[in-house]
This record gives sequence, C-alpha cells and structure tokens, in this order.
Amino acid sequence: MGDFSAKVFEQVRRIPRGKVSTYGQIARLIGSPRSARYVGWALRNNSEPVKTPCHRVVFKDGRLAQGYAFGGEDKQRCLLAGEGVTFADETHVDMEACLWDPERDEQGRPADIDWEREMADE
DNA sequence: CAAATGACAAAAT
DNA sequence: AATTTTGCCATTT
Repeated sequence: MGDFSAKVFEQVRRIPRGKVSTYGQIARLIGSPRSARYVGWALRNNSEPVKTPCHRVVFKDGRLAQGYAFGGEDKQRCLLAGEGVTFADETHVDMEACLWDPERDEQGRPADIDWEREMADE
C-alpha cells in the first residue's frame, strides 16, 4: 500500500455515522485536490471492510458508485439509510443534510462504530 | 520496463 | 451551457 492509500483510509475512517463524504472531498483532505479518481482506486484496491466505512463515500452530486461497491449499490444505500443518512430521491443522497463537514467538527463520534453488525443483516 | 487502467471531479474547450 | 480533456497514484498487463 502506498502513502496515498494510507491517507485515504485515514480520512475515510473519520467520516461520522449518518454522514457521507465525497471522493473529491477526501482528495482535498489528503492534499491531492485533483486526485478524486484515485481515491476510488485506493478504496477498491485495498478496502479493509470493517475498518474503513467506504460506503460513506459517494459522488459529489450524491449518487452512489456504479458497478462496484462491495456488494451492490443498493446494499450501500441500505447501509447508509441504516445509519440515518437521508435520500433526496431513489438514487441521490440528501447532500444538503448529510455531507460531512471536516472543518466543522467530528460531528458525532470518530466513526468507530460497530458497523459490522449493521452489515450483518442482509 | 513501458503502457494501460480505475468507486471521480474540475478545468479547458 | 454542454461536452471533452486533464489530473498524475499505484497496481496490473
């Protein structure tokens, strides 16, 4: 794993329960504003399911990643909904309400919740 | 070893 | 305003 991936995971783990972040936002946090694409690459290449809540990372417009995502995008949607994330419509997270603001505060707990259990159902 | 590739988003046409 | 190109990391071919 490269330094890049390590930083990605570090930030993704900070996303609070009930909030989401975006690929671009994570990219900015680790100091590579133009590397949103590679954030996705890092998560795919080295996703450590239990430690890193990668389901909380979505598109800037609130859409979920197509194609991949650990089990299907409907499962991701289910996980998010279970954490209290609200949706503007079928395919879009309500970004206004649920986008994590890293500058503001940790807005809750350090994302070290037992989302293993949440994943258990289904 | 060089070249292609991938969970995106912003800049340039 | 809409479409195309660029960004530039690490792994795979």
